[in-house]
Amino acid sequence: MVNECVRVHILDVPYHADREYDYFVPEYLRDGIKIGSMVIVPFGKANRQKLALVVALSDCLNERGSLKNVISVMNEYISLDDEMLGLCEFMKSNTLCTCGDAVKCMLPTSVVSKVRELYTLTDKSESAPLENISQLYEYIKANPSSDIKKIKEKFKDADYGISFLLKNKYLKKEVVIDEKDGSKYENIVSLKISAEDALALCDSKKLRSEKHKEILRLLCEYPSLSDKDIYERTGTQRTQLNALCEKELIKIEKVPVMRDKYLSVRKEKEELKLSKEQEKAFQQLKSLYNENAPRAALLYGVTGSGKTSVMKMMIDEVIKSGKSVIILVPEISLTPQTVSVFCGYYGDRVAVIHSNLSAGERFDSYKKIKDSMVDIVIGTRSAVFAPLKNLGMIIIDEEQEHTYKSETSPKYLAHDIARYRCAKNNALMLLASATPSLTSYYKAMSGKYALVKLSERYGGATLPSVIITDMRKERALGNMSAFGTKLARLVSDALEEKKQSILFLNRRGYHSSLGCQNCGKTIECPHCSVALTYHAYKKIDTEITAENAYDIMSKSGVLRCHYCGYQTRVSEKCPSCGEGYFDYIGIGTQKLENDISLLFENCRTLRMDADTTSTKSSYENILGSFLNGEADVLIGTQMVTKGHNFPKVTVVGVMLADTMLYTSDYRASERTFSMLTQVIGRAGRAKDKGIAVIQTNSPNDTTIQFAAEQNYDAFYKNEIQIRKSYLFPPFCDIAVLTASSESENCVNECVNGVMEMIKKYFNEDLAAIVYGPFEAPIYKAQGKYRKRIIVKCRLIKELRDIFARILCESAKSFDKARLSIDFNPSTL
DNA sequence: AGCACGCCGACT
DNA sequence: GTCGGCGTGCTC
Repeated sequence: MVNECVRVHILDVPYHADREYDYFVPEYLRDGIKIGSMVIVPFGKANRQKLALVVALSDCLNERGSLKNVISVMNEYISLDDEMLGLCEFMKSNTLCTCGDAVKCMLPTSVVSKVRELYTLTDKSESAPLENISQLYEYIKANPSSDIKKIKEKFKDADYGISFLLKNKYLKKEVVIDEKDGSKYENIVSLKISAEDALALCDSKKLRSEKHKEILRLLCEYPSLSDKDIYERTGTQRTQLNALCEKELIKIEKVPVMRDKYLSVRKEKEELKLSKEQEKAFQQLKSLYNENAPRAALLYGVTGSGKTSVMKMMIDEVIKSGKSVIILVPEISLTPQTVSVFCGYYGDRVAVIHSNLSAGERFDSYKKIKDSMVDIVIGTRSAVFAPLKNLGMIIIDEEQEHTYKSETSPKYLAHDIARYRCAKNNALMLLASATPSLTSYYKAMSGKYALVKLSERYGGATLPSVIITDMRKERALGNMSAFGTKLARLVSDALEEKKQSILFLNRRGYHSSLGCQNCGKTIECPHCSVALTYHAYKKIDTEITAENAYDIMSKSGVLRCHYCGYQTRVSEKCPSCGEGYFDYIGIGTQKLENDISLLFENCRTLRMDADTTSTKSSYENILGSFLNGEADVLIGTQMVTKGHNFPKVTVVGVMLADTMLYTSDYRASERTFSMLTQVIGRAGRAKDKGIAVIQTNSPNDTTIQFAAEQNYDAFYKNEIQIRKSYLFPPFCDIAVLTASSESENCVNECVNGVMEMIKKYFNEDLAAIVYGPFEAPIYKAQGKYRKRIIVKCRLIKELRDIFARILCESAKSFDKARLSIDFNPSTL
């Protein structure tokens, strides 16, 4: 007899308990079980019911007595095929995750908790088929669509009965995903009165509740927020909002969260005209694809060279050959144009996957993909797991973006998953970028990837001219403002000519920190070792002097922690020495916006950063109104740099290019170059020639100079040399082992213990260089201390196994600290 | 992660 | 002589 026993991985167990377990399969379940099925099994002394994945079937009569029974088998939809099963194994060794973590990537949402099994009788028979289950039969007859949980509450031994009825087709099973908390609606709160009135009300004595005042102030800063946002930021509850609503000070609107919004912009398919260079690139990729073997290519095209058109042609080609495509983008909300281009083009054969989908929507698209209703999936990192059959190509757009590396377990890199899937499917992995990651370009140069280049701008557009301003000189000449002379002039000129400008500043808030004039300490978050950022909720038009600083700043804003959300008021004197007043240090996007309105008359500004884009549609709203010419200057962080065409923008300013350059990360230069290239590319996308200004304190830095010349090849040659001589990726791998705990002692014990293990297990042949242990760059975050050990090495199988062992042993030995291991993390 | 087993001190 | 503290180790 076969299939008597199954070998499973229990999902939802800690790493050191994630191994294979054998279970006995009762005869009535044997038909439905196969490799890749999900089953429910009893586990542990308490026999808690756990979901498990079947990885092998076997015959093990001899062990029968000691095995527990499988309880039930999940619906066919919730099962993995061979490719996904293999991918689980791959991820387990590639990222040191549990089998359960890997499975969660492949199945829609928390299938584990939200799946409900409902049972209804078929019309096969009038009366109960067996004496001993007649009560169960009558119960289900009286209650169609019965929940399995309720049935089990009523009937102790329901499993056997249900299986019997199912097998003999008296009963049908239905699997649904609970929609109750899959938020389809959102409560959007906004002011019903003007911001001025609201602030006046806060300062007057009419409104006494501090909580109410806080909500109003928050709403002055952010015109519309979701109720959840408000609760989170102010620590208030529904009652406070209701009270304000009754006073007619605010309004709450129930807004549906948009489904399928990208499908609304459907476009007619137009014939693409490719330039000679594009045509050549397309032919190269096409012949690579037609080799019908695992292939990888890097499409490297300068900004504006029309990579998208080549990608579209390739997608057409793959679809024509009867295969399917996955397109990955860094972040859906940052790339609405890319997404809508493909959605509009291929209509309802496309599924969009991203993190804002509700549980129900996710399950819907999962089903659609599994049933081969779609042949193109476009989405963020997690879309690389889309269960498309017959995969022909996976595209990773803007492949250098760090969002392709997952920061939570499983800490996978989308490229690695794509590579695995392409290998299994004889498919093409296509990476695309204007500034490829050093690692990918190195692989292209060394022949691992085919390199396909686009070096001309499409339609003869020219690159903007770039000016570097030395801010040290400006300051020496007495200019203390954030604007160098040239940038101020250019923005002012653009204003007069009714053109638009974009200003990029990689720091949100108003002031980045408060420093004591007496003892020099900055105010830090009590839970994290970072400086608190000053956020204003109204315009500050008085000049700040030592005398009036406290008075004005305490009334106009609060201090916030960007890591844990902690919020507090500005105190008059330094809490640490009790003496000094504060210096307000560093300029953020808020202050920049504030200053512009003082500097340029009648200048309309829009600000785009994490604070103004907290609600779902706010991002598109800001971009939309800027595109419509409702503002002259767009100020923002990273997000203003992403793929958008603003025809009227002629001036782009990088307020301070150094902030990204001087971090401890070895990729600082790479990031800065990529960032600067993208910002510069925003200027002069139409007829008018654009000008970009890079303000910096280090004008002679090679990265900044190469970026100004828009010379990726020179940058690459320089940077790869540095990586080689200092031994950094792609010339080695980096493993970061981080211990964290609320107790400093436990963290120390853990890292020291791990160091011992490393000494014990590592041998000469591994050629590993171990650094540390030392404190993480942000030693304390959200109340936890973090220490780490960094290992430069080659991640061969043997070494991965050693790391896996260390992870297991440390979980057992140091239960009060948590160790996590990240291979080649996206940030150090 | 849970949960039981077991070895030790405090208390009826 | 018994109750309950949590350190240790296992989960098919």
